[in-house]
Amino acid sequence: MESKIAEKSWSKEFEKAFYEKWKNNPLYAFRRNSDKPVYSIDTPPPYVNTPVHMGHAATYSIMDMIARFRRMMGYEVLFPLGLDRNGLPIEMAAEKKFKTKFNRVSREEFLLMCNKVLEESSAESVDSFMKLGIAFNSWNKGTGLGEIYETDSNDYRTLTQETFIDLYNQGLIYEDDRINNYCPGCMTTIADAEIDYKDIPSTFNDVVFTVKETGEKIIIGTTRPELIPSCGMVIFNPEDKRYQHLNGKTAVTPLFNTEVPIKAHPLAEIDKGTGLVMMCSAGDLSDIRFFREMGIAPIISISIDGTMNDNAGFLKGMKIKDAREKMIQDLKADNLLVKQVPVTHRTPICERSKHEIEFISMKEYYLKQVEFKDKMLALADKMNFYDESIKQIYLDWINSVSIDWPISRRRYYATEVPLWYCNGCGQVIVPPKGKYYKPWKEKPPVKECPECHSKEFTGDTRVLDTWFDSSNSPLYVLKYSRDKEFFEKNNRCSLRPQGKEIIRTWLYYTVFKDFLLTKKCIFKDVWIHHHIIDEKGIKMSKSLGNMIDPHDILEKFGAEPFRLWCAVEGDITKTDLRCSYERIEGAGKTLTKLWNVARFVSMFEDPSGDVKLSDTDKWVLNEINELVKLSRARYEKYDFHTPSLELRHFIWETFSSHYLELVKNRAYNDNKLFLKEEQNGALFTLHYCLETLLKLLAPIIPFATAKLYEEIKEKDIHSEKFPKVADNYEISFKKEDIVELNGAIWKAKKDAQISLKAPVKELILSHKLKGAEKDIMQAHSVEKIKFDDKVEVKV
RNA sequence: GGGCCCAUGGUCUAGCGGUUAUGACGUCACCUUUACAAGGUGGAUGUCCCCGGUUCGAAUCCGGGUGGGCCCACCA
Repeated sequence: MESKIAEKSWSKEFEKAFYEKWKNNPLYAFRRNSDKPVYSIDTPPPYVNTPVHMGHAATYSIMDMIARFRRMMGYEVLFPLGLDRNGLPIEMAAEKKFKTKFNRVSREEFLLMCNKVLEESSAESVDSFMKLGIAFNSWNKGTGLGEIYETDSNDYRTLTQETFIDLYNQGLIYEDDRINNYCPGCMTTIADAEIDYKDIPSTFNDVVFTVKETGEKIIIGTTRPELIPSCGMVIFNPEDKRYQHLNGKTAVTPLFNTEVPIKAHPLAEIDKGTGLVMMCSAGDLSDIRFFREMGIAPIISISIDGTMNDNAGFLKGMKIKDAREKMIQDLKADNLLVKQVPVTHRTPICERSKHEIEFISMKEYYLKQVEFKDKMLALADKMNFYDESIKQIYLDWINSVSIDWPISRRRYYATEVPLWYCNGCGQVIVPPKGKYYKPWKEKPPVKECPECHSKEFTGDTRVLDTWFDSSNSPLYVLKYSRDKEFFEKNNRCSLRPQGKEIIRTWLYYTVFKDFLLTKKCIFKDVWIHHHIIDEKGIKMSKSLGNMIDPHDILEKFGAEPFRLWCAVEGDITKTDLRCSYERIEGAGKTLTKLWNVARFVSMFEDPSGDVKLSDTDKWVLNEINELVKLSRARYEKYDFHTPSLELRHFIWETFSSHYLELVKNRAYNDNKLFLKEEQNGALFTLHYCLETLLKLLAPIIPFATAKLYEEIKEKDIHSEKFPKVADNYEISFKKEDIVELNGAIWKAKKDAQISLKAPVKELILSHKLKGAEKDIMQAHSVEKIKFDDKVEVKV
């Protein structure tokens, strides 16, 4: 007998024809006027100037499983691809490529360099997604529903500016002169979320201060002696017995001879250093909070370019590190430095450029967020977190928010702050919404100032934080303010899939900002993934040389073994997944098995005449029905792991080893030992199980299932409905009974060293299996059969 | 310093109050059995991290350790 399927196994070569077909498949396009319910996914826009890495490959594949499942469940699925092109990474790439700094060339020139970098970043990542079989709505760039969008497009930036204008007009954005995290490398203020910490070796210097009232010499330990001119207070712990007499007195700083109060404050720890701390208005965040608390005017001695300013007296003009050296030398010369101890100091550094953070005062725009903390906590309950345990990270972050969100940046390749200022009276000119504004080079939308009638204006030169852009992604994909009718019907996004590490940024800022704009919780479900790590459990990194490139995987094995591996290997919402070539290749064996199961089944026609099901048929139909039940329930909860393991087990064990072996003879029916309708029972069941199995697997392995379904049914499996749960048949035995019986027979023949085809002289088995008697006799060449309460095989 | 997560044969993993502790990869022996040698059958490999507790009974629940990871944090 000939199988419909000629090829002996699944090959990655089959994939190409499919992704080229899918590229323009209207099945995956988003139909705005469809009457199906909408399921919308706020796909994370990957950064364009780095190729797709293992984490992307795995998580987008799982997102695709989600999208494909929902599509089969009858939803109109909005699954667009976005491309992130804004912000620092592009600027840094441009700086590297053209060996310059953004502030060394004109803004105009620098933006051209950024564009150059972006042009060359090409469509590589888009191509990778296609090869992975991701069924995005569209592969064309555009502004329509479901089309590929770019975060630096005029349309996207227009929306970002619209949200700024709305929030500004609501009075939620204000400009304030405040101490900020400042990165001397990026030359811009950065948000708390952009700070990293690193242990940097430093020196603890014991410096001599004088008590003005008594002339007593007191010793203060500091790692930042150059900040002595910024010292605003000296503190000791209220419990510290050594210093009680200093309370209320005045300390005189060395070399600068400024007078500062001495007070007790719990911030000082008794055991640390000498127990006395000099509080400077530029040390780190704790100092800043302290100054705010105590209401002391900060003395800023570091300027924007990272050098000391007028307040630093004789240190003026020096770089911070030089100033520190100079201070140490001068203190030594005057015998004011009594001890130096090397320490490692946990230092705040810039997440991107790795420079040590300085704290300086600048004018910045802020979006009010502190006053919304309670609302944000309440809103968290409106979202379902997958996995639920991850919610804690989100709540912890909300609870820890202590200052408003600084949203302006002093960089170039980002969305401009859409404001002008009147040169006459300083009046802020807020433009109307609906256009992309570049105030640094454009004229304002008004001819003269409404206040003072001046005709001269200055455009704002700052840009917005990249998270201010990113936080409108669900609004953008749902066409908020672009397609009012659509957004009204779909004003919440079904799913935000994203990484665990950006909960405090992308997730928090999106929920927060979109709440301010829409008064709703923008997401219904949030799917948070952990990471792909190497086979030893270590983070993949270029420097360690343990990277696995998904392009290699695609080259070697194709998308399918990888996609199956993604599902089978573990639940990425609960734990990191360890990745190795070996295990991905191993996952591919299941594809071969599935392929051969399909080849076998397709040797037979799906019967059209009378069908009589034996208990064996009913049993396996119940088994597959349980899989339908499980898959539906778990896929619904974004769990592809549990069903994929069960499906794999079904393919290898339940279906192949047990059912198939039992009914082979009936399916062939060469000796006409079975009635036609009995044979049909096997054929029907074989086809039914295979088709159902393929449909259950279609979201996970879309290529192989499509190929097989096409061969067998001449239809596109991805247009099919997901199988429904049926009623189970009444039968008297369970899987365990079958497994036990077959195992016993195989073992008996093996022990007797006879062929599996050799006859069983006598078989004693449980009454329960009576309904499968004929299948069992034929499968194992049983000559005589008896029913009892035990299993016994005589060969 | 705080929070969260993890610890099961060589490696990875399931189980989450009663199992002869699941499966995968690897490994060993045997076998061409009309879908599949990218196969089949069978085997070996485990103080389920440690110490206590709850319980008739713990890999599973609780407490405390130890080791590892991630995130957060206000230290001079």
